[in-house]
Amino acid sequence: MLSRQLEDYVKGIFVLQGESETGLVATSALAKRLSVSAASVTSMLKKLKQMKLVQYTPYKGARLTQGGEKIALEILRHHRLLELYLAEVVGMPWDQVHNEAEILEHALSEELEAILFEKLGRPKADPHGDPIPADDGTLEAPASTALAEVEAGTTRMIIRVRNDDPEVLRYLGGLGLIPGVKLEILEKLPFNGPVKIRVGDDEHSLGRELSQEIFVSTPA
Amino acid sequence: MLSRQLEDYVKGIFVLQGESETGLVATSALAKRLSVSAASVTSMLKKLKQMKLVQYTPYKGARLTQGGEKIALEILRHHRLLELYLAEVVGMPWDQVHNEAEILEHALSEELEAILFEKLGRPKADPHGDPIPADDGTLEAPASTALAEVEAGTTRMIIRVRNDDPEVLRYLGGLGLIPGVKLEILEKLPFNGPVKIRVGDDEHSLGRELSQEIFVSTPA
DNA sequence: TTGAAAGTTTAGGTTAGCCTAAATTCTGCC
DNA sequence: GGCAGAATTTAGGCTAACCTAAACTTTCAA
Repeated sequence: MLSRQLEDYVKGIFVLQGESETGLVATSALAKRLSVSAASVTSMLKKLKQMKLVQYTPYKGARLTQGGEKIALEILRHHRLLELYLAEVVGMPWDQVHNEAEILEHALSEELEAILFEKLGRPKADPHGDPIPADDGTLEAPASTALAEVEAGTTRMIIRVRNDDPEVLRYLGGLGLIPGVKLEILEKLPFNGPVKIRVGDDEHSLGRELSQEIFVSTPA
Repeated sequence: MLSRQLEDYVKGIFVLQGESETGLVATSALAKRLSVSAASVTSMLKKLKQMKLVQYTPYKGARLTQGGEKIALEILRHHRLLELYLAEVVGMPWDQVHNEAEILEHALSEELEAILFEKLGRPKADPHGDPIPADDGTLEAPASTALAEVEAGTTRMIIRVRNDDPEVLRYLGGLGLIPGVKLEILEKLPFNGPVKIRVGDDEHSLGRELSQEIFVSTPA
């Protein structure tokens, strides 16, 4: 069993690795994510390397080993199952579940995890559309495209909203932009201008940045 | 917010205080409960005293202050609400909920606590019959008598089972001895012998020790 | 190509929580 | 009342996780 903070480092590396071009995570990026000094990250990376959970080359960055990735996926599974449970069963608003799960994930036993998984009907994704890793440590994400990449004139379904900020989520939820919802891309204004969409009978404009965090289905 | 371990110290003092004659908790008793050396307890007691959460006189023992008691009751409320939720809603066996709640209690936010409390219908007791402190930090336990003290020939209802050991709980649960159940005290054998009882159509013998941990209603 | 800025690591230090061993205080029995 | 043994505290040390400041690499723009 890893300590709470080691778990946070491993999870952080996994997530940042997914966002990075090279698959390498910079010390500073991790430091920022964990609200910790860069020096602390360096020494923790050395420890994680000792434990064979990361490959780490000084000044170059870090990347999870297979073992590290397995652990990251277990933690992510806890996190996402909890998010889904809190939203679906407990009835907590979708913008709040992330922060709650962030703490509970470290306290969830394997037994309780298994019960929740079954109660939820062996789900594949959490309320934000993030895929839930299987208990054998495999992760399969449905194909999707950032809304920003989709051409105007098509209709797609929202698969995933990749943002944890409660304010952003409340805003999007208010517009009805949550996974499972269908929307039509009306127009993409030039010079990185907003994307115009229709959801049900409502039309909305969405800044480019946001439209890069909303992922929609690929055409059938 | 207290650290996880400080919370455990405060809760431990509260519980042991309840079991003690004098209302004072000995260093060694706390050390045993927390699986920690006596020396560690001494230094933590000094810290808790600094924080005005305990009254502590070296060599004499410790007792919670009002402030300390308030915190203990908050933690106990978390613990017992979680036990009840896990048993009632999640469907976890009653002998397992204690250990699960032991960890989760430190990770439960006030928001989630409030939601669970409402979902459970503002409950007054957990699956073991332990009373759930109110959110204003008051605790009212229904009147009850240890089974060992009840005279033969009467019928009573089980109010509370004061034991955390999963093996014991599984055994008692197997006999149907859980809070809410009615039983008849048939006979108390001499020399601290067993207590004979009837539960429904079944008759059982219970050792004296166990019969001191089962609390039943006082006569109406 | 080089040097300043940005990024990273090293050095040295802090705090929380734990430990063992030694010193102290308390308790109960003769 | 005194003393042995039990209980407790003190002394000294350890590890995990953090920090700041200084030293070192890397990067990239002139």
